Amino acid sequence: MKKDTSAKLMSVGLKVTPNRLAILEVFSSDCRPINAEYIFQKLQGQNINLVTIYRTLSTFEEKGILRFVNVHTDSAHYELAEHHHHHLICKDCGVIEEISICNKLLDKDALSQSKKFNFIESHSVEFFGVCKKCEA
Amino acid sequence: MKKDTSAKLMSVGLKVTPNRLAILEVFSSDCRPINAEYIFQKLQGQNINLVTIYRTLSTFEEKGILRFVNVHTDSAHYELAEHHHHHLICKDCGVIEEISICNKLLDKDALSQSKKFNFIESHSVEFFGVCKKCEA
DNA sequence: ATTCAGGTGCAAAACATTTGCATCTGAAGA
DNA sequence: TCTTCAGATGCAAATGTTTTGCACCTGAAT
Repeated sequence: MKKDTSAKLMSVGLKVTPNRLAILEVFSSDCRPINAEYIFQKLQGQNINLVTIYRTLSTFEEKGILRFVNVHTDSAHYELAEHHHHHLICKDCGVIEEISICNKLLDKDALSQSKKFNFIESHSVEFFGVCKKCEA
Repeated sequence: MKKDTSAKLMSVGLKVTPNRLAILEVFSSDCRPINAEYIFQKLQGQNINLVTIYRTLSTFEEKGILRFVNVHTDSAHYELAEHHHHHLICKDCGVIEEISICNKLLDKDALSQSKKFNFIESHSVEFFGVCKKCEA
């Protein structure tokens, strides 16, 4: 729904623009960690600049719409913050499998050991291995 | 002990060189995630090339001596694989606090949900927030 | 002492990401 | 509906990290 995405933007004080809606749409239709270049490819033909994508990703992350995901590669990957799950990543081919062991207790445990932090905003849990295909 | 580090290199089939020993020493004396540039600074005066550091980090990671750490910044950070702990990272100033909630059960949980992997080699658990200093 | 795969330095390239600046546009107010 | 302007965007260029090609060097096995 375009209404949902517009509302999401306005609720964090961002202007609703075609570029932003398009980028959010890519994230909605493709729910796995993606990078700027991928979005750029997907939006070829609708006249959007790669720089704008970088700026938008960064803005969205600040506003809590997107979450940075460590896929252990060259480029920065993001996914919708509302899709809170973790990833199993193949060191060989880079395939990503999503799992949902999200454990709120983790944050609590971590915080209880911390001396320098009062609260935790987010966490990132990624597993690395070699997938069955690459293993063969 | 230089013997330990030499042995570590040989055990994974790498030649023992002054550069590699020096790099390992930096990691031993400074046990937190560091990047190539930092090592380069530390080893100023002993005639080591930045390129060599990049190559060495990459080699060490492949061999399981180092582990890549997602500190959510520009450059790639690593730490000794044997130092297995996790990190609380400040989104503002980048300060890193180490914690030790390492939980082997995590791997088990993750694997039990996976269809594409037979085993997990390593995991990465990082927490993000704003530290007390930056909060003030 | 010889040999050679693997390690290193140097220069240059490749790549992801950021920045400066001019222009445009969403949306708030008249 | 029209005006206004902070914020959004495009373009070109810069920045910073990491990689690569190539010639030379060196550890360690024989």
